[in-house]
Amino acid sequence: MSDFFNDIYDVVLLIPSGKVTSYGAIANYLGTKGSARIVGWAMNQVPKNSNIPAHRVVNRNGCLTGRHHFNPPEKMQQLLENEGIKISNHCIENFKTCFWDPSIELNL
DNA sequence: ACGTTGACTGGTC
DNA sequence: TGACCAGCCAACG
Repeated sequence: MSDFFNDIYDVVLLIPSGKVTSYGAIANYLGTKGSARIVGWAMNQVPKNSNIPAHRVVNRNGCLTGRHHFNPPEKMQQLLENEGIKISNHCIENFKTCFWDPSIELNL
């Protein structure tokens, strides 16, 4: 487990309920802008027993691209809707509204 | 050690 | 508007 993953998990855990962020935002917060793919890998490698809200992490379009990695996949959208986030066609409607940028919110 | 893939992003065509 | 390329890092065969 690289420190990178640890940092990613830490940031994801800091995402407040009802908010979402993007892979690029996390990567940017960690200082590795081009490493957005690593964030996706981290989500894929996230332990099931962990309380990491991976459902709050979406791509830059606000689409639930990683929903297929959930169990069941529809659970991701369900969780987001449960937090007050509007989902349409597996994409966040008010993505810009509920977007949570760690590099800004954490005032880094 | 090397090549491929992956829940990405930004830019160009 | 949709498709493709390059960049980035880590894991896997």
